[in-house]
Amino acid sequence: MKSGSPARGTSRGASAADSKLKASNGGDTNGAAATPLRFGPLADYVGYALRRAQMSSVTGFLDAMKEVDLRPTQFAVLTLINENPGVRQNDICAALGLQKANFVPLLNELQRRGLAVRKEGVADRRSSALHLTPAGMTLLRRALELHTEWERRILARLGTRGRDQLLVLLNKLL
Amino acid sequence: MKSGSPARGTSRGASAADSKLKASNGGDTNGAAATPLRFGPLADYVGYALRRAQMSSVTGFLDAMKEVDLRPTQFAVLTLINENPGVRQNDICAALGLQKANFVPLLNELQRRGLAVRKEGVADRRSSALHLTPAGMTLLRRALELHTEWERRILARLGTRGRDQLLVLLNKLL
DNA sequence: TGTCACGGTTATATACTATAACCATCTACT
DNA sequence: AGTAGATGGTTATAGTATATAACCGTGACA
Repeated sequence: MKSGSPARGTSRGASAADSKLKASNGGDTNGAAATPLRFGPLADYVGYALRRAQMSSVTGFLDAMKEVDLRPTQFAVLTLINENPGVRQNDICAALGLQKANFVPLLNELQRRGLAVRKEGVADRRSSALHLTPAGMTLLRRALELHTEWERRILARLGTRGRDQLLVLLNKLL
Repeated sequence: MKSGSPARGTSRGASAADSKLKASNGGDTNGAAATPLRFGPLADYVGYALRRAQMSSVTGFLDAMKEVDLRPTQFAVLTLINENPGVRQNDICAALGLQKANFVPLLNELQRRGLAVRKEGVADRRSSALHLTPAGMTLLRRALELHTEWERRILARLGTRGRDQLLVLLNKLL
């Protein structure tokens, strides 16, 4: 439906770049269908593993959240607005690493759906104070339930300890 | 220059969704600039951590590889072709989770740069057998050097053990 | 021989990200 | 007070990545 799951290499326990640059495969890999490919060093690259994990994560998220129809960024924005009522757009952008220009249509959509609103900034009339509408709060509450359910499935794969380790390791990459 | 690094939450050691849905911030967060935001449960979400780590990884990759001017996908494709000379386009697509339609311009670009070529399939005249050109091999060799250097920097942050743990954990998410 | 599956291509739509220019407002300094 | 520069938000635009459907030539097989 969403994405053909990428096959992954044999991921030996080896440490770093070992099979430097030799083809090391018999003749031309041709003829039979469904050829299993040699991944070479690719199988042990952190960047590549991250990429696949993130793709899988996004499709899992979209699948889990299809009832509320929220994309990852939208969900994050709603969460941040809820946690920081009256927050300015720029702060949300800085927090999530978004471009302020790209935030405009994103928030427009949330506003169109009646989930969030821009109110006039009181101290600074340039800035808009962001708030969730009651509908937005209700939807976010449901989204949090769905998200918790999804993370429970992740936890089943990683274990609580594995998940905490993963978070620590990922944060070291920033 | 590349991307404003997204600030990250306080990431308490707590386990799962705890601070459910209460604003819990004094009044409106307005007035002072550079407001540090409450991230709420977002700080502990695997998907969110993955997203940021992957963004950071991509910019790091592009920075490390700018001498050879290869994007992550291009690098992966060159590696796979090198490891499996004569491979078919569809197999590369399946291996990397790409859409075959999107692979066409990607390979066109590699061919335009003289790094890879489509040769006629011998057994099946529909399929094209992909090969690296000598120039492609030379560039890939240099790219592997640069990539190894980059992964060395990653290793400095994670430690060998941490890196191996990370790979195992990420693979559990697929 | 005719039907169907498959490899590759084209065309197209959507989403995400990035940059530059612009307006209104605020701040700071003279 | 008044001006210069910084800031919040918007618009316009471009490039990249991803997804779908339709199509053509070829191969497999009844």
